[in-house]
Amino acid sequence: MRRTVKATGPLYARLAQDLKNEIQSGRLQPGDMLPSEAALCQQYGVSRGTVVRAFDMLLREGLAQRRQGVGTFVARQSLHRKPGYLLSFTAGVRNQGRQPSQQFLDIARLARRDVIQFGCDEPAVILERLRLVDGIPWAIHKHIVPASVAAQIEELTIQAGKPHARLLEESNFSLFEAFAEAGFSVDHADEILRARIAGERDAGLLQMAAGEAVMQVHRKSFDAKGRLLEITEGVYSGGSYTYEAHLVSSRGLTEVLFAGDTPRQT
Amino acid sequence: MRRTVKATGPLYARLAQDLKNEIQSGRLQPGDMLPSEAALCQQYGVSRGTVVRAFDMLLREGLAQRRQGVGTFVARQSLHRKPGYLLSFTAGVRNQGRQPSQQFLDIARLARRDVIQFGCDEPAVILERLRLVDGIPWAIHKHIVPASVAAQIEELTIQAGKPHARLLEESNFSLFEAFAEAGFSVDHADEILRARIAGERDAGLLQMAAGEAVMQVHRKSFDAKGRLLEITEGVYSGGSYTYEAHLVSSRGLTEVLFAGDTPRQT
DNA sequence: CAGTGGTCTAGACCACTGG
DNA sequence: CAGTGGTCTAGACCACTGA
Repeated sequence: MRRTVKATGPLYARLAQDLKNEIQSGRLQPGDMLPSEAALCQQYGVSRGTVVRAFDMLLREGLAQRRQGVGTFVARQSLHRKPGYLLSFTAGVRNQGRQPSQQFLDIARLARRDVIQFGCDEPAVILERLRLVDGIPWAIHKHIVPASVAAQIEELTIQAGKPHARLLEESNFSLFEAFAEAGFSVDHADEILRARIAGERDAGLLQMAAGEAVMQVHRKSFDAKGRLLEITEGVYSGGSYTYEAHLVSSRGLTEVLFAGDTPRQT
Repeated sequence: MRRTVKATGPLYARLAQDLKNEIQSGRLQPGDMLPSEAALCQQYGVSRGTVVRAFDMLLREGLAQRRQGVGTFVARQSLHRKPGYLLSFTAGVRNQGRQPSQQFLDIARLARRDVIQFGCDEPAVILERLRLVDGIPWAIHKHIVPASVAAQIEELTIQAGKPHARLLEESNFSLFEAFAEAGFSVDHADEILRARIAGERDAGLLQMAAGEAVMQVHRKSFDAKGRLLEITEGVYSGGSYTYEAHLVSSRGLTEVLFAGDTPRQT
């Protein structure tokens, strides 16, 4: 009975992680058949239902495809398949083998009346950063974090009207990691994408001509109890950002889907 | 043992559909608790695993949220939750209580060399339509359908250089329905979104000013065997189209997501 | 505490695929 | 035909929540 490296979490998740490692390391190539359910049941000493749930995770991430009567295969084009981007710009960019950095633009407190329009019903902290990839301006990120949440994150505190020192120094402060360290975990999020014309400020920061198109991404993240954790507004130059989604029709009906977002070089 | 209207497909899908009907009809309001797993097991005479799978479908569509120790609840903001849009513009618009229509723009045969760049390795038929909502131009849809697939769909045949009559007459021809009738079923699709500036032709058709932003959606659909069924390119005015995604973190790890796309009035 | 969902098992029967 | 995935059952134990 083989056991896995990661000793935490549900069995199906560990099994899925093992398989993901096989794929992402290249030991399993696109088009290769994954071990059959029966084989994995034996190897891991688990029941078939557990293996099926693990495969379901891979399916929903677009890493695998199943064909009844044939087998489960590593999906083609398994590149750029890291979802959850806005929250972990840092990790996402690193995963593509490129170098993320950032420039601090602004941090401020906002009164309740200024954020209530966003669905945030308490005062909040707003943080604005320019995100760069390999030194090239890539996106402008505005994060609105409710005061009660921001209070738990040292970097988001404002002392005597001045931003926290680490925020200015660290070129790789990750809000996502800060959330995790403070014990906040994102349960679900809503995202809305729009195309619009770059304003002068956007264009200047992103080093593009005013009048070009940008993609605007608006995101609200919640924890398991439905408490708002943060609102992020991202602005990306239209040419350098694409949103890529992989849609899978559920076996039952026609709809259920999966999507991952990822910026790419054009 | 209560039975459901729809007598086809897996049990969990029928159960999920029943619950969806309860929600979409308004009999269950956002925030309401759904029946517990135990209750549904009894009502429908199914095992718990089946109920769990049905709930999973609702979760992935963003229609419900579960909280351990508490219950399963109808999600807030369960509006605009119809995914799979590009394929069924017609149905999607109707679901929002508005009136879809279309204007035929063009249909033509393309040689293999003209479509191979799109990943289609045989001659294809290209169909171009202007889609309208309540009579207002909404999108330009270009569909590239491989010849072997198009041959099975009467409306996509070209006789003596002329489009099929029904294509010109029917203001609600649905490519999605035609696929289904011809026995083609979409298994998965990839979608890429970009922001760009409207060209003159785009702007004219969509009745917007040249130089405004548009959202360009590129989509490739495949059947279960990985055969390319169609490529769709959609162009939407930036103001009137938004792409809305609902992301759900999987219970196991941090990533797995769900997304639905939906156009909205701005 | 009772009730909820989260996970897991060890079977079962079926539908589909390919040789 | 043997092997695959698709579905389903009838249990089990646990973790979490709220009263």
